[in-house]
Amino acid sequence: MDARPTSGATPTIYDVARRAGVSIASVSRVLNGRDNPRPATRDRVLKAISELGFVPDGAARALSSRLKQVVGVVFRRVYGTDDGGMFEDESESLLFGDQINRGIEIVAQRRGYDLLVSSVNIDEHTLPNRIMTIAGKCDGLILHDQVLSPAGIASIARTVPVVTLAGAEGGPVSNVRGDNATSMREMARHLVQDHGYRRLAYIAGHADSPDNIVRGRSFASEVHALGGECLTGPAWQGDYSAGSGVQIVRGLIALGATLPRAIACANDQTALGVIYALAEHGLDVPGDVAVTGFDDLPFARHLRPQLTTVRQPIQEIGAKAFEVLHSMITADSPQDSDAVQDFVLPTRLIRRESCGCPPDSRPAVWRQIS
Amino acid sequence: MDARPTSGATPTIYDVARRAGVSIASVSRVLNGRDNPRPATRDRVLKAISELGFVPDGAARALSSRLKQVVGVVFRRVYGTDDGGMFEDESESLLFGDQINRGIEIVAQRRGYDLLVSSVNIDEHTLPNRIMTIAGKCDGLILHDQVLSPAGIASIARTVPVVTLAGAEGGPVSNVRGDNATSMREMARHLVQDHGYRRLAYIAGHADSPDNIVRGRSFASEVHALGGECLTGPAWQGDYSAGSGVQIVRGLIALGATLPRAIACANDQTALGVIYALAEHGLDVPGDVAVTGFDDLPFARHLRPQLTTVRQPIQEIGAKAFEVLHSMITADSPQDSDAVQDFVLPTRLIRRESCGCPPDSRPAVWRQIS
DNA sequence: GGAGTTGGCGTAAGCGCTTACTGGAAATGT
DNA sequence: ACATTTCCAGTAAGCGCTTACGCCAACTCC
Repeated sequence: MDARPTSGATPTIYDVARRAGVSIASVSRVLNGRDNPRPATRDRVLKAISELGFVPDGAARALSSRLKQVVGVVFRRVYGTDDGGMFEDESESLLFGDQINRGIEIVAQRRGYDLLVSSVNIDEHTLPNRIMTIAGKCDGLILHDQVLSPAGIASIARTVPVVTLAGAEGGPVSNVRGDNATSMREMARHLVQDHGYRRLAYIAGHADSPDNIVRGRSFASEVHALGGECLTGPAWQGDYSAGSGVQIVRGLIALGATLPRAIACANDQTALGVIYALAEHGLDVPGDVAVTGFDDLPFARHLRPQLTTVRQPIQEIGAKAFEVLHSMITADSPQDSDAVQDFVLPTRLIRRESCGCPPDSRPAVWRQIS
Repeated sequence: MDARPTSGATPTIYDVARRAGVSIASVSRVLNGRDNPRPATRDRVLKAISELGFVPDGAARALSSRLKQVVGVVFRRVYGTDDGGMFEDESESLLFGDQINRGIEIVAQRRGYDLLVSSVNIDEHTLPNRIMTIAGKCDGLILHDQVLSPAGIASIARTVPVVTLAGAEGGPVSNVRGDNATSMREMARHLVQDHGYRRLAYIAGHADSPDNIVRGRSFASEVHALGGECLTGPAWQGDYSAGSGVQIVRGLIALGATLPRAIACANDQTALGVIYALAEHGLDVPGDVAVTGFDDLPFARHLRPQLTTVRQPIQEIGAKAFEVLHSMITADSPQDSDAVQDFVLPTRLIRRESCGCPPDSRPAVWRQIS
């Protein structure tokens, strides 16, 4: 029993205990599903809880049990929020990230964890502070591509378990990503060998994104190896957004450049923009120019033509990242720095129409498993 | 000074204090940017902090200051995660929600708040528990459309500040939504009067979604008022997903039904599916059937034909919701239940091509501001 | 130069939980 | 009937912070 005054504000465990005529320990035991309290006691407690509308305070719980059951997810916000329009079209480039987060969330939930999401602006001068604040609110951090330098990551990994997504191999902490190289090589082979295209191009994503670098490199080298030509250079530098795809194509056409026979894009959204801009100029996809994406976002199959792309197990990547992080969190010993691993999840080439393949006419059953 | 043993694990404020040769109070003051500590002291503390890689514990901070600086965001996850495929295409219906969350996040960040996001499965039997756990981890809750019954909302609002998104007017807590009625009426007028269509249809979203109900009702009644016909009924019941749009059109065509001259969809994603399915059957949009959406997601302008839709200030809706919640959190008095308000943000009809309007040929400058 | 003032900093009391420890009642054994 | 075990439930000690309070040194002022 406790003699604390009845709080006027939100009820605490003391209020519940008093009302149920038990000690706070018993209330806590009921809350945590221990089996000690016998049914009669348990019922009294439960009744008091619902009468008071009691909600146990997560902070107190976390402090006491040394576990917040929260994982932080940090991703990059590209455009500042101060430069005029509060909400630029930035958002369209975040679909992929949102999907990953969904994957993390679903798995996290099974373990009783919730997600603390936070976007950061790369050029924010208070970045280290922001990340610290976030870190303080969770048990571990999942960092999306390009939110922090390797040094920065290493530094905060001293204190909190950290896992990166789509980071470069050999980073300071464990990393989860899709297999970019294999499927981009396959894509190159498909375009060059199966379709016979000889003059291709790769529209890049952020220049400093490891995913983008590997995709571009794998594609170009395979195209070359097969005797094809792969256009490259600043004219082909995009930023993962549909808008950049549109701009690049428009620019090229405005300059009177001869377009390549096929354009492989760093991701689906860029491909969406490219297809749009091509159509704008009366060019047919894939008749005049073949276009491919990467990611296989849900909308890819609803485009006309349906987008040939590489399927990444997006949500699984998120899920895996959480599992890795979770095992670090629950590990008895602090981070074992030799345990740093690079998890690579398989990807798969999805041949649809935008590469020049005929519309899918296989029976539905077959289509589903392919 | 404190005599606590040097912790072997993550450093605490005590470790910092010892190392800097000051008391924990001073460390705390430095951490919180108080101006008491004089420069010399401050520097010693800062040095100790960075040497130790100290990160203040959010839980302890929250417990002590009675503020977590976290807002919870709960949205509905449509498909269970247990029925076979872990990740169904559910995700494609969440774009809208993600955008709202982004709006919340950006504004929240300015006030030092982070977002705790959590999806819930409606038929989860432990729903109240899940919501409680989440509530315990934050200072307030923003609930997306259809995650909890009005009674459920009222119940948890007893304990935590709550704001709903896209809820029905007259709910138990303050609500933020777009103006569905005005713009859907305008859409009806545009389709019937400007284009002269007489036979139209509305493909519904979730039957229990207030947004959907108002959109359908406003559209149908305006069409009728103008002497048009608006098809309705179970055949036109979708669920906000592209897939449902595809299914509905396919079903109708399979039944040999005569399609209406124009189809207004409950949201952009459904429209995407509808356009896709129409194209699949060789039907031209808008030539044979006009199609419109709602939301104006970024991809809407990159479709062929460009989608005529209603622009909702999506991120602003999120931002507003946060602001309302924030003022509830910082209010001295607990929730003033007469202060419940329904915030309606303006929407706007965006005429592009899918309704039958000619491709936009206005100069770019003009296009931007329209 | 002593009394009053100021400002920097340390002490200690919580914040609302979890849980090790402990006491006492009930159940069991002989 | 008494000793022993078992089981419930209560007591109290933290978890790592913030902050009211108060002390002491360094000032100011007549």
